[in-house]
Amino acid sequence: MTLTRTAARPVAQPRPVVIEPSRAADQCIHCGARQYSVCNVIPARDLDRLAAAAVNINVESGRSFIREGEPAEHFFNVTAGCAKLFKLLADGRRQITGFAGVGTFLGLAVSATYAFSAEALEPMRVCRFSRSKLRALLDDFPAMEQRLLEVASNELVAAQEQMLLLGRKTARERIASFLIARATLPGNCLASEPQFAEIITLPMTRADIADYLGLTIETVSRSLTRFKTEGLIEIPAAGEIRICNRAALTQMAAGTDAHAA
Amino acid sequence: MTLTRTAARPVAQPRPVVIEPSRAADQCIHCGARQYSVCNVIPARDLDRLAAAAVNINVESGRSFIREGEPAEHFFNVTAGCAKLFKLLADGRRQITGFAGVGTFLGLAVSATYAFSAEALEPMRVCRFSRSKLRALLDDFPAMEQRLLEVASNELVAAQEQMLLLGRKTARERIASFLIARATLPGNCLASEPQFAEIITLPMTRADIADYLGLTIETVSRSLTRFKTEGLIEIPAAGEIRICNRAALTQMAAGTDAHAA
DNA sequence: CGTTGTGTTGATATTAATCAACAAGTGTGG
DNA sequence: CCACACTTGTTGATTAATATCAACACAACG
Repeated sequence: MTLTRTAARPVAQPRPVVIEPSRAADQCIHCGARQYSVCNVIPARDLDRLAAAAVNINVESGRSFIREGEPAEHFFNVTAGCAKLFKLLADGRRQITGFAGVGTFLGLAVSATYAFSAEALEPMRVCRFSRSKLRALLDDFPAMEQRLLEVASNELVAAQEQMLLLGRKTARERIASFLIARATLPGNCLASEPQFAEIITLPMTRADIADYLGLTIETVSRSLTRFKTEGLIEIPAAGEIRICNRAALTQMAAGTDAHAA
Repeated sequence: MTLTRTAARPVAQPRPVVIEPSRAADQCIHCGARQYSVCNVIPARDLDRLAAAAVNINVESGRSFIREGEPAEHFFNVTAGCAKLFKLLADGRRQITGFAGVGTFLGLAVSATYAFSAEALEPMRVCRFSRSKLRALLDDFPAMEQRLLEVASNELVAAQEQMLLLGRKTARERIASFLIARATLPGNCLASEPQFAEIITLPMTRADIADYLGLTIETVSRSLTRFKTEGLIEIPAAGEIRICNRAALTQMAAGTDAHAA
């Protein structure tokens, strides 16, 4: 069978998740991710309620903690690290639908079963909520339900933007969009240090970028190389990219550039 | 400039929407769309509250009633007809992100401005809510907020499925997926009449299908022709397709088929 | 009855995928 | 410490799926 689309690649075997039930009542108070996450709608005096509902879990790099098609019993909140979210076709073709960084609430795209898989790109910490405990929490804190709706709305906006990218942008436009999106990601640029102002970190491999943008690793590599020769970017180290000409990349990402192809 | 991707096509000019403020207090009671929409969480005795918040509007075929980038002041609920939702690139390339049929709530993918445009495919009726009135309604009926979160979750699942389609499926797989999705749409098949059991109606043009699936009209047309010669479908009339071999199409849609290309 | 919009089909062009080779970095174990 | 396997990334040659360009059929419509 000659596949025209991206060939199947071996997928990391799902391994059991390491659970470390550190439910200290004050865990949420000192949580550095709170300011970025939906938890911030819960007033400080009620954080013990939140802490009681959450189980804090370590996830090793490369481990899956959500698997497409399995019963959706838990919701997660990322407190450290980053995960890739993806869907698979029967023959192994993969589409990464997003990356979940600190503060991301996971499980919105859920019916009875998970619609996607999640795998840690680096060592992670996540808070796990059972469906019933989250439901109870939402009933007690309507502001959190409202906040989740906001989050879901934002994700829908992002999903539609990604559909536009996947359906209608050229390879170069996709890479440019990806770089600009990463550069815009709060906290990704070390903006405090001017010399690093436009250096973005990429915790994912070329294969991940390819599967996120609907391309092959070769096309991703070639596009980045060409951006480099064109002076649009520099690659100071593996997993790092310096944006040298943000305006040009932004234009290209918007599909405004005539030499986009 | 030689565009590699789908060339720009003329876009229907936005024209003002026809407003017909039929706010009869009992409009919601007799609304045929209620059973399909988020409104169904509001108890019958409170329907006058709902009716007071909604303005019923007729939209002519071809008219836009939501425009990408404009301030998102209103939310809509489709009570009759169907709309296409889309995003545009600067040079006119278009991605249709979805079709909104009866019962669809529009405006979830919203920040301060609309993230997409909506244009009627056929004469429509929609209920329009101002942001403030919807907010008041949600505050009074928390079940509706909960219901909206469910709806948003389902849309996210659908969006991820569409990303998989756009990023990783072949042209034939995309068309097959589209046909099966349409056939699965509740109320689209005249299932009551056995001889029409597998006939689906398509209110959109080939151009719309192409822009929804990230293809060109020619590729859509050719794929359908080939399905026809392969006996998978029949085209009894314009805007109608009979599914002759649903199993084969379902397999192809899942990417399981070796001759997918 | 011409005009316009929609859809089909054919010929050709082009982007990005595929196939292939290799370099650099990482970890393992002898 | 080094041979070895393995992963990741880059680059080149070629192929193939789909876009583009073009012509035409047909229906709706003024």
